[in-house]
Amino acid sequence: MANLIEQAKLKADELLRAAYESAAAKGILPEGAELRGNVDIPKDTKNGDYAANHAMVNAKALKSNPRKIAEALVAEVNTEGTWFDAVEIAGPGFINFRLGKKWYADVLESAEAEGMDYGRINVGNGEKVMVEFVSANPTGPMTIGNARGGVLGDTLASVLDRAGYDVYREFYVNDAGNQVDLFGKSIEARYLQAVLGEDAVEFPDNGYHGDDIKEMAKLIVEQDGDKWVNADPAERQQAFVQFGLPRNIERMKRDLARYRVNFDNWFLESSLHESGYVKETIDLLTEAGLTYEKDGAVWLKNTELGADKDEVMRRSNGFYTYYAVDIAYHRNKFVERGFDRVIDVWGADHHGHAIRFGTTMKAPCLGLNGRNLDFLIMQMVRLVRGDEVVKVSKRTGKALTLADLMDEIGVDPCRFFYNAKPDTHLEFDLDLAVRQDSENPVYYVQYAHARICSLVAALAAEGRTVPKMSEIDASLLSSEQEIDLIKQISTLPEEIRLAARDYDPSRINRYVIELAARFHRFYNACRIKGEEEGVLKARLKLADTARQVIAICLGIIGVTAPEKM
RNA sequence: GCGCCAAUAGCUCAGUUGGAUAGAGCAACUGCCUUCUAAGCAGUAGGUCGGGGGUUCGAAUCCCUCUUGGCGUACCA
Repeated sequence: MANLIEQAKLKADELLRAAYESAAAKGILPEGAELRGNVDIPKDTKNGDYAANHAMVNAKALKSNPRKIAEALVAEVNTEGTWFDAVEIAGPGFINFRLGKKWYADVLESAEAEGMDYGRINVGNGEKVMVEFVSANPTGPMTIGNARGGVLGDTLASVLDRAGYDVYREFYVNDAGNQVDLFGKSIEARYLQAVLGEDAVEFPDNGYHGDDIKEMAKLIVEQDGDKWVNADPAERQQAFVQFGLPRNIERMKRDLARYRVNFDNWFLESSLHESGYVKETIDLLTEAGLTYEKDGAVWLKNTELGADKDEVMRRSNGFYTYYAVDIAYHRNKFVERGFDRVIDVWGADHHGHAIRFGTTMKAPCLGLNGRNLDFLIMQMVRLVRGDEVVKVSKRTGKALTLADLMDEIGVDPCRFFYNAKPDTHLEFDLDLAVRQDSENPVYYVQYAHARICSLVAALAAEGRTVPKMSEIDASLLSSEQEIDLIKQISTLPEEIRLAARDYDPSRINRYVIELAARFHRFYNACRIKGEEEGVLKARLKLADTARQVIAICLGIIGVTAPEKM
């Protein structure tokens, strides 16, 4: 649970405040000011491990120039008994703190004590948070369009879990409404074509053209023959939907499980209709005076709530819109199931909707009472194979499926590459992802892990095991490469905090790539086997700690940590 | 038209919410394996941070404006 970075920052700030009080008491600095400022980790830690800007920020309040203030403060700073062993002034007035040996030993100590729980922090306080993601239409197989959301949602959930939230993963199954009607009609058309001949019926305009629909019809023919030819169309369509949907849902579950995404719950949209919950929810809005009728439809006064346009809740044909159902669904998440926070992972094509919808959900009558509905909006993916753009079209049925993608490039690169910064467009190069060489960062990281495993195994063959902290002298780890590696290890808890705060799970990718890089540098510069006893033990301990942290990160991302490559 | 997201090295991207000389990886070039995995390491080169204003001790970062690209702006989901 220890976030040593955070503690060190607080300590530095505390030391400066104490120094100010002391300087003010002696009349060196004017009294009565509140010393403001931030302690940060500078890009280049050559000048110090933590940099404080207090002297510059308070220049006006203390009526002096930054360097003079810094000098006055530093003269009063007492680092005795802290992790710091030096405090210096640099540049325009930065006050730099340098970490000492105790810090490095404490970092390794805490990684050992916490084991695979290292990097677990408690900013979440057990808050109940639902991450809803993928939620693809069950009218066909999972496509690569769902690949990014699957990874981002799952990894974000893992990050939040590590940050101390009580996390719940949910898939919303749109098993009702227009898309499903169309699904039934599409199967129906394929069925009739299969039994009566290609030209017997016309395929619906917006129908699903995919081969999976034809296969579904074929299965029905095999099972029922021509029994449905003269049936009532509505009944027939309904029967085909009931035949097709569960099969598709099972298939999605299989594909997602292979993708290492497992949900706590698959929530059926139909349950909201059957229980009358949609109607009840829209009635609440009506009772609050937030709806009106126009052209035979029921509208939500969303502009009154602050949105840029009103929305249809119930169409003139009597059916509720997806928007209305979504309101009911989200009310259910908060009011019925008690989540404190809900994060929906949506594609950029839903951005406008997310903004309007967020506004709607603030309506007091829906009972959220200020609880958080957040959106993680991810930008589009451009899939390329070298120079060639891979076209994705669901309508024509030529979409590349998630299963195809996993077959082609494997799950590890898939998860690693799709876990990119959510708010930027992603260019995904299939040629690169499938390459097993140094151009591919997945292997770079996995290789570091495998390298350490084989090193540990080689030493085990000589009868050596990884020592405990109590058996080593951590002060022997003093080269630049060793220190840099420990510093990177020390920032995992901080990285988790930031990834959770920003809903940016891709930070873990960058973190672990840097960790692997620092390990490789260490490995090249510092031999272990055959070194003097004390050094060997200390370095072996450091290498194994790096292995442990790489494994933790890969676990969060959902990528395997191989012992051999 | 209006709204949202973006624009940083030849390519793909970071940049810790305003800090020190803007960083990686790949591609290019030069070195390093009879010693723990060379899927690695060390080094060289590469920049008007889309353009222009502004804010201040200090701007890739904040504000205004323009340009370019993506996505919205359905009685589809």
